[in-house]
Amino acid sequence: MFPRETTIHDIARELNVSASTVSRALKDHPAISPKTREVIKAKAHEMGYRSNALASGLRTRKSSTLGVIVPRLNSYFMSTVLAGMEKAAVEAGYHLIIMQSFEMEEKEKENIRLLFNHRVDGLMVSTTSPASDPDYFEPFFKKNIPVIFFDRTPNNQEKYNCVTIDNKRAGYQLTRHLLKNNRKKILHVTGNKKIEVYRQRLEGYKLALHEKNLAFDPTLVWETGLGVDDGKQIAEKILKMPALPDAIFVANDTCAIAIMHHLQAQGIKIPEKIQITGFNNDPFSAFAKPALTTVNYPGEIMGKVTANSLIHLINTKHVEERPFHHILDFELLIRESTMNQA
Amino acid sequence: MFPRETTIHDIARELNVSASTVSRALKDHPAISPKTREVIKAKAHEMGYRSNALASGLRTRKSSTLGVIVPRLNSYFMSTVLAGMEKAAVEAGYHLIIMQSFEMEEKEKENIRLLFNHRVDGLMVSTTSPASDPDYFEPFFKKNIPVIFFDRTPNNQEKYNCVTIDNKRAGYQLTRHLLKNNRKKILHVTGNKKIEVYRQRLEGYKLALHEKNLAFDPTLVWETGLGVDDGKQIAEKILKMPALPDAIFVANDTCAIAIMHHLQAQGIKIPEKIQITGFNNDPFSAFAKPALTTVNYPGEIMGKVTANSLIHLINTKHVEERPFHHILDFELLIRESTMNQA
DNA sequence: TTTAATTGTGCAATCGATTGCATAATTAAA
DNA sequence: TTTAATTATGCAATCGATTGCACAATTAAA
Repeated sequence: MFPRETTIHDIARELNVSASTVSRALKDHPAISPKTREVIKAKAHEMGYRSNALASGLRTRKSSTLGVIVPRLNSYFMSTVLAGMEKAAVEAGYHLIIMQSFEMEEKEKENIRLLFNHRVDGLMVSTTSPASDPDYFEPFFKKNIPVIFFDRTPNNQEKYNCVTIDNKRAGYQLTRHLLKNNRKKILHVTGNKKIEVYRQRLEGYKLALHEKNLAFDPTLVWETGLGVDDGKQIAEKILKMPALPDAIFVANDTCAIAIMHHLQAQGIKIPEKIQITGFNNDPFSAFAKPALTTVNYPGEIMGKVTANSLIHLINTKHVEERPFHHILDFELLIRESTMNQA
Repeated sequence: MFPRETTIHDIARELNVSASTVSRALKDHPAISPKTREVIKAKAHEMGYRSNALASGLRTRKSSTLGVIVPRLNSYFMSTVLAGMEKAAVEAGYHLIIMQSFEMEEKEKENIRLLFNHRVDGLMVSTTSPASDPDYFEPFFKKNIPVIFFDRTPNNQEKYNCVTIDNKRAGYQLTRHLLKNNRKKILHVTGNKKIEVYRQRLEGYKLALHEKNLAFDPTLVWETGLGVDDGKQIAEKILKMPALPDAIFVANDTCAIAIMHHLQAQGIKIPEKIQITGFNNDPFSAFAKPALTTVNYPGEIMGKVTANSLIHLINTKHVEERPFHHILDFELLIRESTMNQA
């Protein structure tokens, strides 16, 4: 019904050369004379030839494809990371197969399986697994297919290739900033504490308190989903506290803005009564009223660095002696939501 | 150095059966007896067998992969669409290869070429081409590989499979709403007018004016990049107008919020002096001060519908008689930014 | 017991590109 | 003119899974 695919054999037949010659000519193999090469390329173009990546991948054991697994696609931060990855990958001749784990370990396992079957040349994962040593990456390790964790890493970071920011330091700096503003009772609204990113931010929070000789109060650390809806509930819960906190360090902007919104709706003045910080520097946080203090989290760069590192690992066949850990710069953005009044 | 891959031949050898039997057993082919099937499956598992998608794809001419091309990955709306697509695709046994065109036709062409070579089973495109009939999709059409355009379609929508919302109607309703609020001079800030989405919204805007017997003033339609930075420039340009508009219909939320922010910074009261609407219902638009009137644009559903339609086309081999056009529901969200004061 | 029908397996070709090795063609050197 | 060196091309096996067809084995029917 539809015309059969043009293959190198068809081109070879037309020109009375062998398929090998065509194959070599098309990829500028030096053993083919420039004259032949041009003739073949012209013919290939004329016949509308398109190389078959499956066939070539099968033979060379390379798919030119990189696997990516993220908890969810639909967040501004994540899409920024992916944008950086895609760009870097394409520039190096690779494609991205992107999958979501929906924060479920089972899903992540299944994704790993599928990506392995698809013979991706490397893997980039923002893991959802709370395990310090998730075991289901073994097939990749055994076959020496490089794996890099970005943003969300396994607990045991020394054992894996990682690209992150220094979450502990960021959490420390944010908290210290609030303390300098003379805030005494800082609520920390965070995500699943088993996840390394959040654990580290919490560590930073504790460190800052400790430095000021303030006791750490575990009841001031609230674990949530960090979504918009969670924000509303948290605001309500805050309003029911016998004594309000005078500052809140929220582990992402989305939730911080939602909390702020609902507190304001109940007449709480921000930053006068309660100061608030977020985390991520989502595009809107600068336009919130008051503008939100946050940490600028370099998504695009993170994506780019991760992809480039992965491609580097793929190209250097030899096994690297030890895992690396790229720690990217972040930036504290102090804005109105944490400014002491004059 | 690394152990060779386990193949169906290895399993066959171990069990003294043929590779055909193994192949059939693993995919529950009815011709294989249940007993044999179980034995083979157990062995496969024991030997850590992973099927090779490249080999099977080569043979069956199916990659189980869908190509996606979007202008940019890093927008909240787009990542929502992709989330919906990914979910639907995985549920049906497909993977997504996602590429960005960066709003450049050349890039889009190149992406098409690459995805064709990768033998994707179908293609979903939010096109960047302003042509009414982009020609570089031909290879797909010729081979009867299904292509669906979502959100941004070619101008000539009747000729292609499309999934969109009714942008004209949405534009019409927003404008009519502003007119009902007794606004007379409505500025329309839009994207590239060659792009169908924006063209249609503009048509809706015109229609609403026409219905009220108001003359359409082309100098009140401003074409921009719709980014955060554009917002600032537009705000400045507005402030320099001899007579300010009393309403602004911006073609996306991001830019609308940026404009609003900068106008407010210059003391313009919103909505009293100027009413503003956006488009997209980005998560923060509800938290803007004042909350932003906008159109709820069902990204996740759009992604899901597009992917499911594509998979349907793939599965029904026969050529559909005519292209389809799914028009998804949208919803006008009237919020404070366009409320007349009591 | 023989024949027919049913069920389960295997053979071998196929998908399309790649590549080590052998050979043919050309050029340079003797 | 002969030999050696260089350059260009072809042969055929290979990557791993799939599948039409033939055939063997088993069961049912005559």
